Amino acid sequence: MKSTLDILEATITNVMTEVTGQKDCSALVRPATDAKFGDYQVNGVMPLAKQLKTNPRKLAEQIVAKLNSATADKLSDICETPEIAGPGFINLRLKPELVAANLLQISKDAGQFGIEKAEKPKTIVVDFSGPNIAKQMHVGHLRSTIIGDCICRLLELRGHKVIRQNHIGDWGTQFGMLIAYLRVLYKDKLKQPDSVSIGDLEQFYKNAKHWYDTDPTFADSAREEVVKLHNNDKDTLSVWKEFVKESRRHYQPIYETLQIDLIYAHEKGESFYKDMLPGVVAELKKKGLAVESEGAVCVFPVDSTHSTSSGQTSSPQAGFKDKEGKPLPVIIQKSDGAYLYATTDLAAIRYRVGELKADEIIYVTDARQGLHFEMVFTVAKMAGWVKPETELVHVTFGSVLGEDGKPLKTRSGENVKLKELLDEAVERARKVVEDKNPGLPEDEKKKIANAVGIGAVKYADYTNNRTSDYIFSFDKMLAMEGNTAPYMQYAYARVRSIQRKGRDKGIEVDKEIAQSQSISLTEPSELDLAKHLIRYGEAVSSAVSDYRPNYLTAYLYDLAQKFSSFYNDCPVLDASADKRPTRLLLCDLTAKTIEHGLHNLLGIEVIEQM
RNA sequence: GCGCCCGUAGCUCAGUUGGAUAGAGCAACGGAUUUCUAAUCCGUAGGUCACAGGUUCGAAUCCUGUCGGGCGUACCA
Repeated sequence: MKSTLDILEATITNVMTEVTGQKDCSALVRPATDAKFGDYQVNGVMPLAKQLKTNPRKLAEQIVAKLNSATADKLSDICETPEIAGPGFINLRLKPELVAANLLQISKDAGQFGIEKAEKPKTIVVDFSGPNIAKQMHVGHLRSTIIGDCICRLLELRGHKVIRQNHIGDWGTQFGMLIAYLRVLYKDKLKQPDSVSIGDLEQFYKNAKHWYDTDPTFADSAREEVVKLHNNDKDTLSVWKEFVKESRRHYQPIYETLQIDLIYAHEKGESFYKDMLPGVVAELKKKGLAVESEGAVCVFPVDSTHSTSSGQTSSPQAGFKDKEGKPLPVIIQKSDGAYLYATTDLAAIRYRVGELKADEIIYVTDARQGLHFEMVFTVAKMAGWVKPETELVHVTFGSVLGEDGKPLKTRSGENVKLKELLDEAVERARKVVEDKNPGLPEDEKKKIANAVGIGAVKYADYTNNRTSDYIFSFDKMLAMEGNTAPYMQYAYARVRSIQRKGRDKGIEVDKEIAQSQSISLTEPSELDLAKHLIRYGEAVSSAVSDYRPNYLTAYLYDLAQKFSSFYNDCPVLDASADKRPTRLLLCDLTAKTIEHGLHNLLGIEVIEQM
């Protein structure tokens, strides 16, 4: 089912082309900026008039005349007579009958809410989360993990084939440090690696890192260990395996807590590509792209986007520069022979395009890796490892900041552990539940606290524009007022409560909804809610097309607010017989939409009772 | 130095290829409760969209410059 917005866009664009003969024009239909302008506004007439050097209002009149004529009969099924306003806007108001019909249609479109599937489903690899082995997940992993998960769910809803990839950091220099450290100080641990806990690993790693940074001799031995690991040294490898296992025991439960759809099968960490690395280097050398520089094997990418735009002849070194203005390389093999993350990322691109048949690869990592990916993407293109139509997308996000506006850290300056952060959220939510609803049974309280606490953390993140940094505040995210998880969950609980009460009173809620053939939207808040309900697909579209979950949360918050207004204005169970089925339907669809958005797309629990 | 991102109400943030009078929430103030859960709703007030130019019918949005902040910038990821 096409969204109303898409139909309007197509219909009006066609008419604009008919009227002017311009092929590349666009109606630019957008939601109205103010309810008094109707439901949608056409913004595309003014730019078109400019292009044709004609009066925009006059052009709008011609277009509206055509829209009102018999040939454009589709539009009169959807909207009231279009109105011209301001410098050349065309305002559109949906007919209540259209709203009613859509509402019925959506309520029968189980699970899909009238959301259209992609015309050409693609195979899309989404690379997200990527925790480091031997370190606990910290707040820095939160955004990649949950934003990546949401992007996957959105794409799946649109009918794409999504391949989730957890590119865990299990093969880097840090292992060299760790093992070199244990070799000197904790030989016994190396003999019994399965006895080492994640906490131990982290402490060892921290000590090793400090040592590495301050003692060149130790740094050398660490690098030797990396080489041994990379050469598949048996003993080193078996120790490594146990450490990876222990780390997995740590992060898998966190995924479950966060309702992230990542399992062992999605895990293709750095080590997965280890045997492909020599081939990557060899092929880049063979193609003449990789050269030796200062002892390392390097590719100097030529940034095509920078060199072709201005029309000037590009210098051979156009693109990436270092501090001194010299060409900046992608180092694919260090002077000691070890490989780097750029090498692994290149191998991964090859694998994803070649083996997984990816049409698009999405990387969900923080913005600081922007240059890295820009360069790696350029090298992959130079090497011909991606097709021209293959899309490589770096979906970036900002940092999580503390109340002081600086990156969130503990008092002692360490990264905040994700587990501890989530535990605290649940604990605080628990206090709120205790405060608001002390009479609930224990297990119910526990369930609610969990849903609210975890939901609050996720929702707060989703609701911020992913590209900007945001300030993490338990108080704000757990507030019942405003655009928060508890507010959304409460709105849901209230709808469900109506339905429960109805059944208690002997009203056959489901039957009444199923049998309602016609809908009467008479109250303003009914119509307002109904109009919003039929626009869920638009919200999903805008969220998925720009990979921005905050468009979805904004929609859901609007929905909850509109429902609350409706709830205040319109009795449901005590409504007259001609109104009740419509109102029950509005409630039902509100509940289902909130549940779908919150639970299915954002992975946040809804609660029947709060 | 160069590159990328950012600067919007007292605070936290939205703002969809440039569109109408820049929007929410919190905090403040004023109303609504014999309740289908008030963890709610309705209203009032609050702005030189960092600053200065430019592009045009129209700029928070695009361009140039300035100031302020963050991040990145050859063997970490």
